[in-house]
Amino acid sequence: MSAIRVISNFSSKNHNHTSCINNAIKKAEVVCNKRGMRFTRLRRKILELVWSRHGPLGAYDILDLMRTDNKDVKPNTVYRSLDFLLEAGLIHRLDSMNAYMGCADPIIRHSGQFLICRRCESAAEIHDSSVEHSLGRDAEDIGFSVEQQTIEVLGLCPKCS
Amino acid sequence: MSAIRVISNFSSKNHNHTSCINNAIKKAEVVCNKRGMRFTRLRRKILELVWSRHGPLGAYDILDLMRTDNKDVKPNTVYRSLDFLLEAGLIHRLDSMNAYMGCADPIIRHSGQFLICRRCESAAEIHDSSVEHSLGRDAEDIGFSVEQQTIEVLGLCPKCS
DNA sequence: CAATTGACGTAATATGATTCCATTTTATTT
DNA sequence: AAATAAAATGGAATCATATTACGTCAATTG
Repeated sequence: MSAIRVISNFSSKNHNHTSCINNAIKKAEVVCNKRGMRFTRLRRKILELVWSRHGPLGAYDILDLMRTDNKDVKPNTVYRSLDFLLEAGLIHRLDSMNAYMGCADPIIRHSGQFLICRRCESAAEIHDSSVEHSLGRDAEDIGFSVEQQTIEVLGLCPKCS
Repeated sequence: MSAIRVISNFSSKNHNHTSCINNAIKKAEVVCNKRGMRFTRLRRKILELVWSRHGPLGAYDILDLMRTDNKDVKPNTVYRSLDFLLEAGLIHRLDSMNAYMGCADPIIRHSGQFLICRRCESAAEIHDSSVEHSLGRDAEDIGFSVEQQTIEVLGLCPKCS
C-alpha cells in the first residue's frame, strides 16, 4: 500500500535519452501553449540543457554549456530562463544542491520529491502522497498553513550502492 | 494516530527566551562533554547567536552580530564554528534558506523536519516518523539507500496566517 | 503603424561559502 | 615546568551562486 508514484526514475541501461529530451520539449510546448506562455528559442535551448542529464545541473554548468560555441552568455540570461521554467513547472530546483532538474510531468503543478545520488549525482523524482498528507496533517496540528514542500533525500542510487 | 513530535514550536506569548538559550547552551555542554568535543568560547558565542531567534539565521547575519563591538570577524571564523555545531548536531542547516537554526534536542542525532514561516521567518522543528518511514520505503522500492533527508515546509505560521 | 509590453544583452554587484597559510591556544609527553 | 604535538582561530583572497539596473530589440495590441 505504498502511495508512491515514480515520476522519473534513475535511468536504465537501454534508455534512449534523445527521445527522452524530445518528449520533455514536446510537453513543454503543450504546457506553454495551453497557458499562453512564450516558449522562446532561448528557453527551449536551456530546457534541453537541463535535460542533458538525469540529475540536477547547476546554473553555471548550464552557462558553460551555453558558451561552447564562442558565444558569451551572462548569468542572468540563464537565471531568467530558469525562473521562467520554474514558474511554468517545467523544471524543479533542488535546494540542497543549488541545482535544477527537468520535470517529466509538468502538466500538473507540484513540488517535487527527490532521491539524489551523492555519488553519480543523478536523481529520481517521486511523488508519495502519504508524505505530503502527513506533513499537511502535522502542519494543521500546529496551525501552520502549507504553501510549498521541499523533500530531498540524499543517498546512493541502485547502481552506486 | 499522528506520529508527530514537536521538537521546537513557534514561540508563544509568555516565552522566556533567556532561559531558552541557557537551556540550549547547557545541553550543548552535556553533548560535547559526553563526546569529547571542545565547546570553546567562540563556539558557545556563535551557538548563542544562532539561538537569538526562533528561526533560521544566515551565516552573514551571525557575522554581523559578532562584529557589533568594534571587533572584525571573518566569514570563515563563523563557518568553521557552524560546521562544528552542525557535526555536533547542535544546529541544523535549512537548505531552502541558506540558514542555520538551533536544535532543541541535540542528544539524539537526526535530520530535522521544519515548518518555516515565510512572513516572520520563524520556524518550528518537528519529527514525524511516518514521513521518514514513507520515504524510506519509497527508497527501498527503487533500490536507493538513504543517508540524509531534507524536509522543509514553507508557509505561514499560526500568528501570520 | 504607433504604442506598449515582454524578452534578451551587458555590466556590475550582492550574497553565501571555501581555501590557504600563519598564529595562537590547548592538550600531551617528557 | 618545558618541549612537543594537535586543535582552534585569525587574516586575506577567492570561488560559487544569484540579483539588480539599464538599454535595446522583438512581438503583440490598439
